[in-house]
Amino acid sequence: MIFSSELIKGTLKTIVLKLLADNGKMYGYEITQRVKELTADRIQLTEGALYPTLHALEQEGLLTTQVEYMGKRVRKYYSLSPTGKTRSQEKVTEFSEFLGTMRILLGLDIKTA
Amino acid sequence: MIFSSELIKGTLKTIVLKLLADNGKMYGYEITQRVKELTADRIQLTEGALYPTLHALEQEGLLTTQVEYMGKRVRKYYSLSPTGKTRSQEKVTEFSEFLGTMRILLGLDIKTA
DNA sequence: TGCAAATACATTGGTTTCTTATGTATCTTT
DNA sequence: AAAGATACATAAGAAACCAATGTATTTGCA
Repeated sequence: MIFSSELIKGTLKTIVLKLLADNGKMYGYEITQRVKELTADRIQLTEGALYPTLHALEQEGLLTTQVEYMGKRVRKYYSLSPTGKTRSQEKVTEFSEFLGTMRILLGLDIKTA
Repeated sequence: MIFSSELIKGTLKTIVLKLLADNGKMYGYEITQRVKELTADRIQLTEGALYPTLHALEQEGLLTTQVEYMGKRVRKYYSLSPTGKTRSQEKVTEFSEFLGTMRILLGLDIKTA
């Protein structure tokens, strides 16, 4: 089952920042594949959503880029700036608290699985 | 701390449907207050978001309405239709699974608090 | 008693964020 | 040689929400 896209709204930046915090540097396509893999295909990032988001995060000063060539094909690696590292933690914390609040609101049990 | 509005995006319908499932019938203003109360002020629904959503859910056939007068002031009560009851459960289940997925993705521990 | 705040509905204009579609190009597998 | 995967990017439009505004009644308090 793929999650309805409205649920994912607002979480994309958080996901990207967290993945970069864990992996040091990643390129766009890699991010889409990693998310697919980690979520068992339930979240599929589209390129039309991801690339503008990466550009926006770079504009905000949270990401730095580094271009590498694999043969003739270009790869644009993204890494967290110092500000980005801080923001990544803040975003994850905020989301975590949001989950707790939503659990209360929706009366969800905590499943240890 | 008030959650950044982008997080709440996509959850509004789920919240509304669940509250109505729990409480039978509620009116708009009551919903905003109940959410404020249940979330310790961390989620504050704006009227500009809530009313269009209620109207949309009604158009979708998930809600039925019933107008009552308190003195001269009107109150519009919303209740779940049979379809709405089913949808409410589906939405809550979907969100619950979404939480699990996000927990994996963001590496969040399960806190029993 | 008069005024502010709370209650209660609603709409409009604008922004953000995502989707769908399209475009370019290279590399791999069959 | 063609299809599919890899890899970037943008543009047009839709969806969902926010901020602001509007109307009107009721309550609390000074």
